Amino acid sequence: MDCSSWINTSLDLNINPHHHRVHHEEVPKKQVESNVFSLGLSMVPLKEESNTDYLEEELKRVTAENKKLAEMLSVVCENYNTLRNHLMEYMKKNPEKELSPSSKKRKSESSNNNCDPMALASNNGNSESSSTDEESCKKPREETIKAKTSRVYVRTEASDTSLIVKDGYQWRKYGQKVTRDNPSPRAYFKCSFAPSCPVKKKVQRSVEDQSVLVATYEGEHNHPLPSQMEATSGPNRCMTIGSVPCSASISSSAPTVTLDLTKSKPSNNNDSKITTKPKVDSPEQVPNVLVEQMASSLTKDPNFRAALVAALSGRLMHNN
DNA sequence: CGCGTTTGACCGGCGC
DNA sequence: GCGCCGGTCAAACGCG
Repeated sequence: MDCSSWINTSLDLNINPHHHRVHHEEVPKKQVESNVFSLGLSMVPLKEESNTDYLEEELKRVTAENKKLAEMLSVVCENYNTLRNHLMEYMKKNPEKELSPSSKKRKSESSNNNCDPMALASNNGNSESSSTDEESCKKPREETIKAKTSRVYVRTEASDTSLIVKDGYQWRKYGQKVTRDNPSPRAYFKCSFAPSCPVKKKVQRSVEDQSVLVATYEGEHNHPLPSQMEATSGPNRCMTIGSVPCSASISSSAPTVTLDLTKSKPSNNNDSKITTKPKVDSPEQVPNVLVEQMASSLTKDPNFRAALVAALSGRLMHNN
């Protein structure tokens, strides 16, 4: 009946994030069902004369729904981390890949390059390489991590030959090398605020996917993002978008971030051809950051809004 | 002319 | 100790 239609709508709103369901079939269904059930109950129309009262009630309900969504996202993230840890344990027990390099002469660069594209490929462009990836790859150098490093994957047009990763900071190129294990040249950058800011980054195309730039950041910026200081006026697509993952990534120990600069999400609000999908992957940060990002993306998503409006209007109509 | 990039030379670490 | 290799330096160059 009509009630079921509300419930269905609400259910879609709650558990419809397809991407996550694909990867997380272990999302606690009991919790979902209980949420749906409670939401369904809470949506029983009240007999009220004032629309404002009703809207307030509705607002409360939506707020509660958002809260539940956030909680569910946290659960999803926890499940994801658990799965990832299992995967890493499995890979440690079956280190086939690590034997593949012909000679392990050089320290860690080649092994890093082996690990990262794998993470890329297995996740279809989304960042999934984790701090544990980093740790396991850098295991040979068991020295304490000298500078905080992070890695950012940037998907660009394959025809784009420039090794430029727009992350909001200003960089000065000081060198370029062709490394042994990758025919693509590696570019070396220093923060333009050097020497006061010691941050460096290396940018090189992925061996396996030439359309992916791998930017390795070393150190922490000790100054605010330049784009935040000066670019508040113009909607600079690269700067404002790129600033998020960069600042988030460098502040953590060894996370990985992927920026997809080729796909433009149709539901996005601008016609920019550059769309970033930052995913910071640090065990400590994942829940908060991801939840925030997903929540914000949900609230910005026209589809989400449309579904919400449909649900609300439908309820209003049934109410009257 | 100043600033940033390019590029060959140089340095130091690591493996043999 | 030697050679390989990644990382850095600095002079040359180009551009606005």
